[in-house]
Amino acid sequence: MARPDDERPDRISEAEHAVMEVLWARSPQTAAEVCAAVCEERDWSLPTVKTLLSRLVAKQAVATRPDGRRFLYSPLLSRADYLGGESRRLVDRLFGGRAAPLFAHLAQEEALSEDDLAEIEALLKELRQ
Amino acid sequence: MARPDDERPDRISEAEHAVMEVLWARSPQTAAEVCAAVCEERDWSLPTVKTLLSRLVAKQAVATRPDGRRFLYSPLLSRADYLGGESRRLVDRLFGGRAAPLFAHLAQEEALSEDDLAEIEALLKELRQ
DNA sequence: GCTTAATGTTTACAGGCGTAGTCGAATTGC
DNA sequence: GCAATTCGACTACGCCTGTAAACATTAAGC
Repeated sequence: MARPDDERPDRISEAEHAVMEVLWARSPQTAAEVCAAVCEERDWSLPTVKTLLSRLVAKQAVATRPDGRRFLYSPLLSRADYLGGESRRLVDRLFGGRAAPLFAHLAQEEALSEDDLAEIEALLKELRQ
Repeated sequence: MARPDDERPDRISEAEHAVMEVLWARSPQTAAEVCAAVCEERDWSLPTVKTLLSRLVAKQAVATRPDGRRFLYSPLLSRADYLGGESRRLVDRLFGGRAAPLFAHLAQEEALSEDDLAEIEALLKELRQ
């Protein structure tokens, strides 16, 4: 029996996430393009970026399509899914799955801008009706 | 503000966090007590727990006080500081430091219970006045 | 047809993490 | 006093991650 696409979260590391961000911003891209884009923030060599891409492909977070002699990379995992998963992981692990305490902590740290408050208020109103 | 240099966050790993939780719940405790408590969730051997405690001491997240032949361990890092730091890290890394998108994601995932909403609403009201 | 430049694959290596065994000193029971 | 127990410290080891070099292959240019 095949274990088809069984439960395989296969965590994406922080460095890998940086690569995903540039693919989410635009895709598909070649390895060289990804490298150029990602190097605006982190100073990585091309081999490093290629390693990260390979690992992402192995984790099935990125798909490759051959384009002549090279590959074009595009994200398989959506940004929304990634963000959702990570957020939930944090909330589960640290706050027993409840978002309110998280919110309280952010508020306490003054990590909430006036805009944030307004936006959240608006979201709340929407959810409430 | 007498906090000149020596600002070294020194990330606490997930396994270490489990140990911190039992120390936050009650302290001080001996290594054996910590092990008993933590083993209700994760099935670790005593040496494993001791290693984690040592690493936490090295990271200055836990303090030791000798008690006869053994040590009593207590948290140095407060739970609030830890949660605050982790939350902020996530928000910074994934949502450009803005809490509203995080909130939106949690809402979308239906990770917000009715109680959460009520609590957050109350917090908002408090922050707003 | 060769050399070269581009590109993916393999291999490497240090540091952190999860997990745990062993060692040596201190303590307690007899 | 001496053996058994109890601790913390040291050591170990495999996996993952960050970072990158070396290698292989292939398309392109001369």
